[in-house]
Formats: sequence, structure tokens, C-alpha cells
Amino acid sequence: MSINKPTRLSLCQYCNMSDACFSQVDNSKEEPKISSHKVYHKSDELFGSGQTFDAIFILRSGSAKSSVLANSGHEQINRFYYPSDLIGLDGFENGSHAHSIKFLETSSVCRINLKELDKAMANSASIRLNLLQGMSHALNNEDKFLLSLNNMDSTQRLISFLLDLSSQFEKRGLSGKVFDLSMTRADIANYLGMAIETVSRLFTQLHNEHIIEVEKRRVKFVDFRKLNQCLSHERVPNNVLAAKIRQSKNIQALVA
Amino acid sequence: MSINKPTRLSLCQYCNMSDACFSQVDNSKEEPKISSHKVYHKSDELFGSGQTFDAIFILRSGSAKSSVLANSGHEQINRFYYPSDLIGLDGFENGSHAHSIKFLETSSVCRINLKELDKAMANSASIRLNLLQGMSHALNNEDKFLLSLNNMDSTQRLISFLLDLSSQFEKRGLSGKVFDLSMTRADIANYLGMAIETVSRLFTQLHNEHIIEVEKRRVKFVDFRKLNQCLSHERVPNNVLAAKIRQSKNIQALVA
DNA sequence: ATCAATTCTTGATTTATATCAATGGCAATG
DNA sequence: CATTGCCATTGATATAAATCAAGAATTGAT
Repeated sequence: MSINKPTRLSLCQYCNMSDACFSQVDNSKEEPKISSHKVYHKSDELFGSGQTFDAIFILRSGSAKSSVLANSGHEQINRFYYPSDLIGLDGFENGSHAHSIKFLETSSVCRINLKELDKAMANSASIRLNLLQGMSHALNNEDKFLLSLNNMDSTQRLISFLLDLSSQFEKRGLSGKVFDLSMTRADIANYLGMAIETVSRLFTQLHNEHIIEVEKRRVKFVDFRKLNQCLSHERVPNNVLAAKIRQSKNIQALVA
Repeated sequence: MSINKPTRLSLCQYCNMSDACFSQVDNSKEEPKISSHKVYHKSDELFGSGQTFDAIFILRSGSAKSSVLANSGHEQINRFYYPSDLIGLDGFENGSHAHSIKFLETSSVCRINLKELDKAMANSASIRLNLLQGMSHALNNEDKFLLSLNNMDSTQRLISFLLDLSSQFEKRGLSGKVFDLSMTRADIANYLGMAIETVSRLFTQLHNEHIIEVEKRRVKFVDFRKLNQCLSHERVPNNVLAAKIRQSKNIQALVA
């Protein structure tokens, strides 16, 4: 098994919408079509938690969110999907979906039936590899996200989120400097593990500091340097200088 | 492709150590061996971040931790591994490991060369499925963990962690009520995204409340009911009563 | 056996961020 | 074109958990 980094899923050569999905397609080997496609609208559900797993999906256009329901009844968003992302990989574990998928805007997806996928995998090592790569990618992404939850303050997490979004757009040949969020502040807050109010405050703060411009759902990067400074900014532990200040305060307090 | 939930990896029927790994093994179909095994010791590294991906591993005994290095230089633990866990799935994405794996105690692993794995996958649909299931499981686990990071306070996260551990031990036929932690407080804190001091305090607190007993690395569950109460305990928002108290305070402040 | 280095505990204080509360704007609906 | 409900903002306050600090207990090494 040789490991290459494909720019596009080889699954797509089987997709009857691949011409629309990608500009460059290898048409040398025509193979049977294995996918169908469908258009969904904002708030539509692709599948719900607990639903039987019988297909995986590839997002062709638009965006979606994936969420799980906690015991407490709280809905936790654990991923946003953008074009070319594989959806539904959670179903392999036990044959039913752990997540539910809702679209954030009008979107279209390829649907690849599991039976068809199995055939394709049996016939093609590159499809097997692509699927494993897709899953590995999802895992690594999640790990990176975990890292940010554990080590970054809320400003840094929001900025990371925006930079991720930005690179998503650039990957698709769109502007990574100005783009529209397809999700609400509440979705962002839920995903990043903070309060809606915090997201809102951070947006206005970053706006006021001329680092980004935010107008409703539209985000524009203004000062990349400051943006990255925020990210790499090590919080100065309040020991050295701060301790002195605190001391002097205490002294004053004692004196007063 | 039929989706079943296997109790053990079918990969293991190919493993020359499977008799030692699992008590019940289907020996009806003898197949070529595809794995080798090796013993490691505490602090040994199985592979490091950036290392070429040429094999996946199955942990046979012992335990290990997986970590990634942040840009800041901070090491973030993103998973602990226990027997029967697949290790190295992160490598599929681009042919090198994103994580590094260190053993927490003397451990043994099966090593399955990628070439061998590929052969096995080509020959066996069940092996393909098992691998996908393994990856899907890893993904779903991570999602659950994400959920806990975003929605639980530190007590609940620690308890979830202990309960997870407990079920790991029970799965292996060991006691889920009394067990030894193979990781330091620092590892736990790092993994759960809190300060070491918080972990320490929580342990002593849970101990004092007779919910668990903690003696160094040994943990004993004492009161399961209270344990689960802690987990499901909805934090009472400080509105109704607290608002009144606050009001009265303000009134007093105004009066004073 | 002694020293150094970890690991863990405990207390005092600080701080980032949640929560509570109120309001404004916008979009969909009748 | 009102009205109802969502979405977003902003300010005041509360609080969970981090940080700082110091010391005890273990472990490992010479």
C-alpha cells in the first residue's frame, strides 16, 4: 500500500457529478457510476442520530453541521462540513449514525450506497486508501481541535476557527480574506465551547482593534500579523512583574 | 457491506499472538500470519511525530498515551490506549505520523506492516470492515470526549474519565471497581484540559465525600449512585433564589 | 543511605469567561 | 405593516478553575 496525498478523492471518478465537483478529472478509465446526488435546503436533515447507516455522503456544495445529543439533552456541534468533505463515517462503528447532520444553507451531496462502496472497495485499492485517508484526516482534524480546546483561550479559539474557515474557502478557490459565515453565533459558541455573548464580544473586540471587520455574518481579515500574534501570544504568567504590583497593592492595603 | 458489531477484531485471527490476546478464537480458517509482536517498557516510544507511517499496531497488554505537539511547544495528550486498541491510524492521512506514542508501563504490541495489511484487506471484506469500524470507533470516541470538554465541569470530566477507564478494565475481565492508574496526575490534567492542582483537589474531594477512594494511583469506586449524580447534576443557574439574595445585598449596599 | 528529582497535595489569590439581564435589529408570518 | 420570534449586542456580576507558592511524599540514582 503506497501512501500518496491525493488532491481529490479518487472516489470521485465514480461519481456521476464529478465533472461538476472538480475541474480536472481523469476520464481515461470510465467506471460504473456509484453515486446519486440530491439538493437540500437550510435546516434540512441529511440523517438523524440513531438512523440506519446505509450510505456515506460527499458534500458537493454548501455547508452542514454535525451534532450529537448529550444525556443532558444538550446538543453539541462537533464538526462543520464544507465541499469535498466526507459525511457519515461515524456509522461504520455499529451500523447506525451517532450524529445528526443539518444543512446550514442550500447544499448538494453525493450519496454513495454502502453496497456500491463495498463493490468499489473490492475492486480498487485506491478507493480503499482514499477512504482510510478520509477517516484518518477526520481523526487528525479532531485531534487538532482538541488541542485548541485544551490550550487556547477563547480569543485564540475563535481566531483558529476563522483561519480554518479561511483556508477552506481558499482551498476552493474562493477568497480567504472575505467570506460569509453560514452558521449563527450560537453555532460557533456551541462548537467552540463558549457562551454566545463571548463570541459576540470577541467579534466586536477584534473589530475595534482593526484585526478583522465583522458585519453580520461577513468576516474580513484586516491585519494578518496581529491575527497571528493573538494566536501565538503566550499568556505572560502573572509572576515577576505582576507579583510586585500585587505586593505593592497589598502594602498599600495594609498601610491604608 | 453488512455492518455487525464484532466483539473482537477479525484482524486478530491473522495475528500470531491472538491466542494470548483473546480467549475465544475462531481457528476454523487458518490464514497466513501478518503480524509480529514486541515488548516495550515504561517511557519507551512506539513512534514519534513525523515518523514514516509503515505499520499499524494493536496494543496487546499495558497502556500508552498519544500526544501531539502544539506550535507553542506544549504537548497535548489526546488519547490513552488500552489492550485491543488500534494504534497509528493517524498515519493514513499523509503517510507520516501526526502523533507520538509513549508507553505508560511495560506493554506488548502487535505490529502489522502496511503491505501485509493491504494484502489482508484485498483478500478479506471482514478485515476491511474491521478497520473501518476501528477508525469509526476512534472518531466517535473523540466526539464523545469533545462533548464532555465543552459541556462538563471539571468534576464531571474527571468522573467520566474514571468511568471510561473502569469500563475498559471490565471489558478485559478485570475489576472495574478497583484499579490502578497507569498515568500521572499531570497526564490526566493535560488530557482533561485542567490544572494538575485541580485534579489533585478533585481526587481528595471525591475521597472525602466517600464517592471514591484514592490511594496514590489506586482508585476504588465506593458510591456509584453519588458518582452518577455528580455526572447528571445540572448546575442550578443562579437566578431565582440567588437573584433575591443579590437584590437584598444591593438594597443593603444602597441603605448602608 | 543520601541526595536530587519527580510527583502530589494544599492554601491563597487572581482571572477568564459564564451567567443574568435588558435591548435593538431583522426576517418571516399573518 | 404590525407582530412575533430569532439573532446579536452590551453591561453588570458571579464563579469555576487557573495560577502562584510552599511543602510533603515518593521515586530514582549514585
